[in-house]
Amino acid sequence: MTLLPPARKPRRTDPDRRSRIIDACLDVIADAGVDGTTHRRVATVADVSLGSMTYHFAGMDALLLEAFTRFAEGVAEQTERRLREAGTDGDTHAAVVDVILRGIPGVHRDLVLTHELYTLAARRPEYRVVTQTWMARIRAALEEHVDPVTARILDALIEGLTIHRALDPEPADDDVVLDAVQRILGTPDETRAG
Amino acid sequence: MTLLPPARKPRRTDPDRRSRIIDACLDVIADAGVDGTTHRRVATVADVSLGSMTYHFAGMDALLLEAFTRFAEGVAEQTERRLREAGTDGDTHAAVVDVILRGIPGVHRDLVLTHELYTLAARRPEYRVVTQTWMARIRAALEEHVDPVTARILDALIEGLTIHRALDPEPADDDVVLDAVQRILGTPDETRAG
Amino acid sequence: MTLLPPARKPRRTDPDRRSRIIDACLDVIADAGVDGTTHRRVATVADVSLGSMTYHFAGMDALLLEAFTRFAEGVAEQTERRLREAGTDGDTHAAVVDVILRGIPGVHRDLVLTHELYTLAARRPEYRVVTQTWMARIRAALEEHVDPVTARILDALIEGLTIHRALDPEPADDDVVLDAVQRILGTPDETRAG
Amino acid sequence: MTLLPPARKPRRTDPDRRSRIIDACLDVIADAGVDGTTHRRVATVADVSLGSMTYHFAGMDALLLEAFTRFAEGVAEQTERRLREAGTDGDTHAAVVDVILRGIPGVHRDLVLTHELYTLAARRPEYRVVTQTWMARIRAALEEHVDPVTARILDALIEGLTIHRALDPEPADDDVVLDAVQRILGTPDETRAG
DNA sequence: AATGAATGAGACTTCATTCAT
DNA sequence: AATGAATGAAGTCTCATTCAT
Repeated sequence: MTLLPPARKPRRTDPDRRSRIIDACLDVIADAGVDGTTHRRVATVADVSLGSMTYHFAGMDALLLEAFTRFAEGVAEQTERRLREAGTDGDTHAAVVDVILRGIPGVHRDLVLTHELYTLAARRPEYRVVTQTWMARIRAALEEHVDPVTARILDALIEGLTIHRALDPEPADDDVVLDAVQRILGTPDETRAG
Repeated sequence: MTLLPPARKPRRTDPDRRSRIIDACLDVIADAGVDGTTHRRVATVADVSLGSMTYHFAGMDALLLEAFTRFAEGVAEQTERRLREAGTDGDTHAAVVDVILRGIPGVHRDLVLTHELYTLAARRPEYRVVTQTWMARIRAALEEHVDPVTARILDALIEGLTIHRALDPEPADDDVVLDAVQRILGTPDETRAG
Repeated sequence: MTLLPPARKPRRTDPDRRSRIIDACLDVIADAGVDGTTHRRVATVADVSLGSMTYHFAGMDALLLEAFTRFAEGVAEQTERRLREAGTDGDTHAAVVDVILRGIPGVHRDLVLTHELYTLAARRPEYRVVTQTWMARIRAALEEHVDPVTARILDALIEGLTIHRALDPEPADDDVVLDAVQRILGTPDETRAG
Repeated sequence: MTLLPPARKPRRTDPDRRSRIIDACLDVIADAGVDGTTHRRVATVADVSLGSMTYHFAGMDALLLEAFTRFAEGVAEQTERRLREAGTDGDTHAAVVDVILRGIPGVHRDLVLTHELYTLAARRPEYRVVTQTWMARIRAALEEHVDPVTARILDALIEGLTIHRALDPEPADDDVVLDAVQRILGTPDETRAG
């Protein structure tokens, strides 16, 4: 009877190998960009053999697509939750402001991933499915509070402010964000329910 | 004795070779993405020898930086011009709407280039000076019509609507854009001059 | 559909590929100098694909270091053996003379390799550990016959005579070598045991 | 009448351009090795245009040969002078010891250049002319003090000790050097004049 | 199911050299 | 006599992918 552990190498049973690769892939993208994302690097981060990469995924593209899908779903869920929670008391203003101020790219990682995804989507339809689904979910969440046109406008505002706050060396004050939301929603009591 | 191929003679006089390379680089980025942009491809498009690439530019990074700088300057100029012209009659609404509707990524090429630039800027400070300069110019142009806070909000709205119109399979109607601008600027007669 | 060339199949089983590359590297250095030693050339001589080079070695430097280490070890072993064998009967004179006369660069290849190594060592500390280990072994072997100071002097003499015999169009007679050794060791019967 | 100097660029008259290139070449070799010595680098160090390089020298080889010739001549002269001066009082011991201890590669630059030259000479006859001339001059200088056989042995000793002192992390004491010289020359009063 | 050695394509870059000016 | 833009060859290295084990 051997007392040593199997030395960690062979790892016969490893059910979430595939899932771990996807997570590792997102980490690598955040670190090195889509274009610095290679099989080798992802395999290393996932602690998986090189051969596993092409065993589990048809190619880098397939992997990237799954990775970005997971990413977008995560962000969408989080946004939905915030809008739902902050909005239960009917305070749509606060909910939207919260999404913008503490939203997506508070974390640098998410900012980078978002842009990498947009860049891919701008060029390739496969990835546009991901962004469109994402957008649709956000809009649907907004439409539980406001009418469709307002939702569209708010959505665009969130997008623009988020990007600019991230790239801007002197990001907009919280006041500016609040002001913007008010101009679009009207004063709080005027808010229309979806 | 080796027989050399006819070998298109080196062009000794070619004053704007450097500039042509930059333009070619933008074309290649638009076509193949920053990450598909290789010396070889750019050289081919610019009709220049491979060796010329690193003769004129220290490396791909230096070239990309110059290319994106040129791109951003072009777009900024064009936006400034539109805002100035459309706004001479005091009609800020129309000017802004025009910028959004017929603006930057009316051309697909510009949409792609913009995202490629943002992605680079999200990760690397060198490129952030390009986006920051660009943003500053747009804002300054807007501030000739409206106050700084409004300029910021409008700028964000332009950004967001532009992106969404490009990624959206059913882009927002022109009406939505007009509506959005009105909410932010107030009804036309309330517009404050810069 | 592209027609691929017959493409000599990848050899899956080739256990001493790495070792073969190192040997090939030494051959190439001897032929073409460190500075003519390229991945391509070594790969060809080792009958290995170009990609194998950087798969097995982090870079040319890593390969060179291993190659020179192997070379120095080989030469040191051979010198040790000669000193040991020739010296079993207490005849240190004969042993040392033998090392010089039939020593290292009897083979031209070894002379060249030695100089290439020294040149590298003169400039770069990584390679100096190779020469230092080598020197230490020779000295230790000599110290089994003579005291440390004499060992040092003999070692220097061996070095100098070896180099000069190699570069000199009229190399020193065997007599001169014998004479030199005698001056340093004293007449045979005076030899001190280590 | 312009007060500004001609801006240092055109340099119409520059008589020792050629010589400056040779000196620069030696500096570059010392810095970067023969194999890091390129036209561009030498031109930069010599403050000379790239085109000048191939104008004045048929190729890198021709330049290297001239450079090493100049180097070897300089070192030989210096050694001759030391032997002559230190030896005027008949003290050959002191002269030789001085050459070894404060000799050639006291300066690191010279050590590196020497090895680069030896490496070239080991492989290529053109360069062997340079080393042979150098060796011949040293030997001739020694033969003004001692007989030819002793000169040969001393020469080898100088070579070996010099190299080992340079590559050795614990170089031989001055005492060891003195001891070695005495063993070869005999005690001072036994010294034979050439 | 999993591995990792092996491969060829292709990326970036540096270089010696040429030659119109 | 001197210049420097231009070039193609060649070097190092990285990569996605294959496939015997």
